[in-house]
Amino acid sequence: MSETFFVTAALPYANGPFHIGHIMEYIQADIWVRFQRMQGHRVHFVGADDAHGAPIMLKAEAEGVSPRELVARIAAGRPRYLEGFRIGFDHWHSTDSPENVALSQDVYRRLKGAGLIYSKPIEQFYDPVKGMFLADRYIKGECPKCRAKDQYGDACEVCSSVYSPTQLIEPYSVLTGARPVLRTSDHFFFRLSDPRCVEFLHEWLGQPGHVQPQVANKAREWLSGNGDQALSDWDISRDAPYFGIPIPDAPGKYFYVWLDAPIGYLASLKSYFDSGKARAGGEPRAFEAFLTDPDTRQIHFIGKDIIYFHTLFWPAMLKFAGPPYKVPDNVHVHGFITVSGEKMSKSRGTGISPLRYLELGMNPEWLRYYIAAKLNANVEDLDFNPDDFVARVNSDLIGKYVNIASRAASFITRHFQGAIEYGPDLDALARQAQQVSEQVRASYQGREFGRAMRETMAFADRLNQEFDARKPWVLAKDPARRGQLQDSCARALYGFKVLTVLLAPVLPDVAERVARELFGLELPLRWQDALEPPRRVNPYRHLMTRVEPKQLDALLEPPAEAAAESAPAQKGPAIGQAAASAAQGGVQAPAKAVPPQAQAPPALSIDEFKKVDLRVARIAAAEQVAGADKLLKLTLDLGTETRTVFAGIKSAYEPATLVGRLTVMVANLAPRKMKFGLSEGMVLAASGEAGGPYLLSPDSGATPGMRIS
RNA sequence: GGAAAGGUAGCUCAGCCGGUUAGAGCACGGCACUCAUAAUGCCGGGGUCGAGGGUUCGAGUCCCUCCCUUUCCA
Repeated sequence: MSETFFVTAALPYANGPFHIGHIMEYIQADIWVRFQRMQGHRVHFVGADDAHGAPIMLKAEAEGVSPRELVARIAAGRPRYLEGFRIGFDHWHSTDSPENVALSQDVYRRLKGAGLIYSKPIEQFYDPVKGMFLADRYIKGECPKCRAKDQYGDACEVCSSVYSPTQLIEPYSVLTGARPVLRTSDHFFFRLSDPRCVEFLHEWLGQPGHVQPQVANKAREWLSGNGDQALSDWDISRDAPYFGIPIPDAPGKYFYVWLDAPIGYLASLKSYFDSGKARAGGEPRAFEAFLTDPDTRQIHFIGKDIIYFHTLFWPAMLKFAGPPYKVPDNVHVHGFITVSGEKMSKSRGTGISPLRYLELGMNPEWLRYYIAAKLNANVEDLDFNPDDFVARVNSDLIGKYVNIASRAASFITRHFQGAIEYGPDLDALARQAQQVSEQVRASYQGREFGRAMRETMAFADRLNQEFDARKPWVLAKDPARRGQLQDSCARALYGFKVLTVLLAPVLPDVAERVARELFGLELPLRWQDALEPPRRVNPYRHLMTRVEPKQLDALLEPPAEAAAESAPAQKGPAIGQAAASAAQGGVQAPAKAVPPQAQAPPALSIDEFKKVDLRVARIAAAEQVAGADKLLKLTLDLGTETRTVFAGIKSAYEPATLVGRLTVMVANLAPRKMKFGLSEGMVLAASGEAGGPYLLSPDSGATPGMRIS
């Protein structure tokens, strides 16, 4: 029977363009949505820009535009990505919209009515020059524990200790450099610790299917914390100046962006309904009627970094705001995307640029397939590996899938004018198709896309095997075996049609072309169409080209100016944050993508090489060097001793990201006195035209002090 | 520091509630084939399943300890 879904993906923070993490999430959600539609379910899939908050306000100010202008500019760039990657949102809206103002204020009033809102004065740092209160990230100073300089107001990136900004030594405002002063202001709080909330959340989390088990565990941990881990109430207000939604009856107070951001899901849905788009799409009801229907299933796709907001605040807010608001039926959490196993370094840009991918003319369905092939229902990170990408796409999609149509259709066209006729034992194949189709359906349903792709490709393997065994190219030479020839090709094409349906959620364009051009079918393909054997085939036209490794090289080449531009784009604490950190994946190109252009140095003997004492070292500490523009000061642990080394890698590495990792050092390099101190060795790093430096790392298993030979 | 997830062939990953000689794809070697934008098929080499203990008739699969990776701690 047909079901009705309301599906969202996390709202991207509107201070910058989409990155690969956003795209990955949207592809996951989009595949799932397309799959559900093929099952005959009705799905409303909406998104929106997360537009409010201090980071956007300040970025706009820095650019000399209004926040709305900034957000509008970013929003204008969205369609290119969404269309480019075939992400079929039904509607795209903004949290900076009348709908969101109305809904946010309504939710607030209802929560207040339920006794879950209170206010109390809090003391906070205030920038007297700028005239505004400072969030933790806008305050820096010395870490009270390890005295590292220039640490943010919430935690030290060097020693990982957590503290409050008031504990910083020599605090200063990041905005103006001024010394902040303490000021008191009334803030509004959502009483998350209220027994009603806690009880409800325990119950909600306990019902299977709402969230993945690991996510429920995490949420329960927060819910049941004790001591300083205890569940605290949620500060939902910010003082003017703030780009956000005014709190009713509280002049000068605005909702914290994280309050109105998820409500933006509903604002987008409302706008979608009010604009008539939903009606045009066959949904006769109005927004409220739709939402209050107990059979409407509300489903959110998010990244693992915003679990807290979506499994505690959000359900609780909705629950106690009451109808027409409904508690989410599912929150599906995914991991991050890394590139070649490297997580993103914020100082280095955002890994693979989705825009560049499109600009290079790379096929969006390659990426959709690759991501699908590596996704499962767990909260696990997914690695984008360039070599793997090329191999996977070329071998699976071209070599296996598309190839079946290519090799079978030509015979049918040449010898039978496109007519497909089957021999007597079609039933066995049909049963096989039925079986595979059911398996794959279950995998999609459970968001085990990787499994779905494996099962699909296993079927493609079988089709290729059978085709080989029947040797149609031999049959074609014998007029007496025309029937066998036609049957063999017919079976392959039937199988190809099955494959096409199974892949349709992932490859919408190819599926459409196969249906329309190759088989001359009515659109759109539905799941049950898989089992209907095709009767005609048009002359084959190539469906998909291979990935050129060169394209990957170009994609991964560090875009100098782009990195420079995106580096300072510190994200706000908004929904899009999810995907913001999901941006994982440095711009590091694989070693082989960097042609060793340097002239080859003269040969040296093994004995000469042995003079160099290379050792595995652990970076015990890394810090900025005051006054040096290229150097970082590293403390290296060699197991038996520690060394201080000044390394010229400041341009590429944030000190905090280095601490703890293993690298390689020259241990017997003569110590060198430098302006900043004595350097007792050097670390090894690669660099070339494609950028750098890239620090070397040993494989796991190596321990500090090991000799490298 | 606390917690979570993970560590299986060169690479990317499957391995459900413990059960016969640990799998796939890619890569690699050999062979076959030539219909297909060199695609496809067959055969093969390759893993002490992070390490060490333990439970068990039997453990990649359960328990403990340790190491490593990643992440979260609003």
